[in-house]
Amino acid sequence: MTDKELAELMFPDVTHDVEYYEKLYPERNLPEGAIVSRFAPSPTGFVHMGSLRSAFIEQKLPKDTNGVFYLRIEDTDGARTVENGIQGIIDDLKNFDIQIDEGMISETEEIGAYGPYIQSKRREIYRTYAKSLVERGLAYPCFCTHEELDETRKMQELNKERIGIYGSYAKCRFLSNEERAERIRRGDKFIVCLKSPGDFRKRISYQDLVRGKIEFPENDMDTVLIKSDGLPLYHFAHVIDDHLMHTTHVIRGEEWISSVPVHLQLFQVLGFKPPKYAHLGVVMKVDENGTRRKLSKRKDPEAAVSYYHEQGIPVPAVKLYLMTTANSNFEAWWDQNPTLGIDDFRFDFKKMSVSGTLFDLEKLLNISRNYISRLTAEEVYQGCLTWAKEFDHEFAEILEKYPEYSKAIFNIEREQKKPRKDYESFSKVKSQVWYMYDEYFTGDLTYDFGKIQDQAEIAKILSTYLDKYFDEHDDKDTWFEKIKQLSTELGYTTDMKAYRQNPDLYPGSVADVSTVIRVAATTSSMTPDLYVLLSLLGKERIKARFQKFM
RNA sequence: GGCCAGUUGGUGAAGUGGCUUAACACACCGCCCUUUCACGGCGGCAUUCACGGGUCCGAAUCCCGUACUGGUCACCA
Repeated sequence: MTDKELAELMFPDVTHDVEYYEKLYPERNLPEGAIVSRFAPSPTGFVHMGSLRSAFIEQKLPKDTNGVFYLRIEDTDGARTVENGIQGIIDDLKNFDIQIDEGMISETEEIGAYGPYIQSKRREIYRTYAKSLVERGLAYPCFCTHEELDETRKMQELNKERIGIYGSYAKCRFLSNEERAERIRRGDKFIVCLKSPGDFRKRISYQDLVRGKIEFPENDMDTVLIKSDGLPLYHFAHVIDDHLMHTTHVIRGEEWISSVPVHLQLFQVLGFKPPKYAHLGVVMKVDENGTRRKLSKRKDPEAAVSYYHEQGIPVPAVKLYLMTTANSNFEAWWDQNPTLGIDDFRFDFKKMSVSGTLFDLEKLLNISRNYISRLTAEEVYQGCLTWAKEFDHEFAEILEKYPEYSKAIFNIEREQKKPRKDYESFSKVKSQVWYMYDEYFTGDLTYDFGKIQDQAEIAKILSTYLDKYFDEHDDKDTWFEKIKQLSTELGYTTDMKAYRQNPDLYPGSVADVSTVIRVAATTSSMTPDLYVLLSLLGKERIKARFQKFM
């Protein structure tokens, strides 16, 4: 029996041939140097920070080179896919403003000419190529059961041999086509394995875009191509898909490095040109015991990209952070080109760290704080409102009720060379500005007046200020002059230098008087510029708030 | 255990044989500025690049070995 006849027997469902698909998915018509890359997740739940980081880099390269970025869903393992998993991925990408040129755009729809972009719908394609390998004697059916395979593994372990299906351990490799045909006709279950042409004693090498030259022994394992459910294993699907979709750059986690010899061999056996590979270090985290480990979906809330959405950390800030972890020279560049953005920066694999990056939430928040400080008050308002509409309806209502007042609050100490960095995220804004809204300034409020604790004294300061010195039309200098006069009148010094040197000589200073006014107006001793604050609050509100102590 | 990779301060890192008495950023600590908090300014924070050996006039940078860390060795991706 010929290999061709065997192939027919193994794949009665295959109707097309390899040429059909090669014609169906012609070379892409792209400019010189254009990069085609893809994000290829399994629909196993939400997108992980590490995956988002890859997706970000994967879309950055085509963007830099007028290439193509596409989304491919790898769902060949039915056991792992979850309900609405695809939509979850699409939503996460959308939330992070990562746009795809081709691929899945909903659970069932897709765009682009190189689809289907979901592997479960590409079954016949994989099987066509598997069939062609059988026809050429480069693959064969294997009838071994899990139990048999476990047996050989145990034996190999016992003998301290390399584990796997190779050489004489590839039992089904040595069956005759007649035996194979008979077992298939008998209805025996089978998988399709590669008849590996590799020699473990020979070495191969490839150039990894982030790690440089890597050398391995050649692959000599008869890896599984098609599982007994008829669907391909990752290795086979990767090679077929990235060839047919004309991917130029495969960017993925470092857990794939050791599969490169298999993949290269598959490309070779199929006569395909392999893509360039870039293997990214994993994103790590230091846990409670001080040891490093992979950022975990289960244990670390910050691993879920939805976390940043919920926290109201602006998407560009997260991207900025990812960029700093991806290219070490980015931060300096961004510092020198403050008006430019990530899109103007050219990503370079050479500037990428090889070892696993430690995820630093502190650093991310710092970047976010800087980012928000560069926004206009209008943008902060919009950002807050968008966030609040989803996560804090009460605050959203208030923001919508007082748009101009709110923007004025967000504008405090903003339009200056070095703006205040009060907000690390939109979810934290309320905790900084709540006291500006009467809606929140009710109930049991706690005040700490600092040095001056005496209730009568506080009342005296507040009433004197209101009666003699408060005028909402004063400019800042006049206002502060009056605060000084008030302090002097009540026996507090305005000479801060002298006061700092000998605090015991005075009952207090203008700083303490200011604190009383500040705390009475806001409850907080840590606020932005008091003059602006009072101007915004306005006479009526100030009076009402002071009344409590008078 | 085999194979592959990594190891520069609290963190991310720059660094590819002399320009390094190891950049920069975050964090931390001091001081200054200051009506509070921030912001900002100045300064501190690795005599040393996991360890041991070698090559060289000269090594964080090249070579060898050891240790440690991570990845992988599924009909999972």
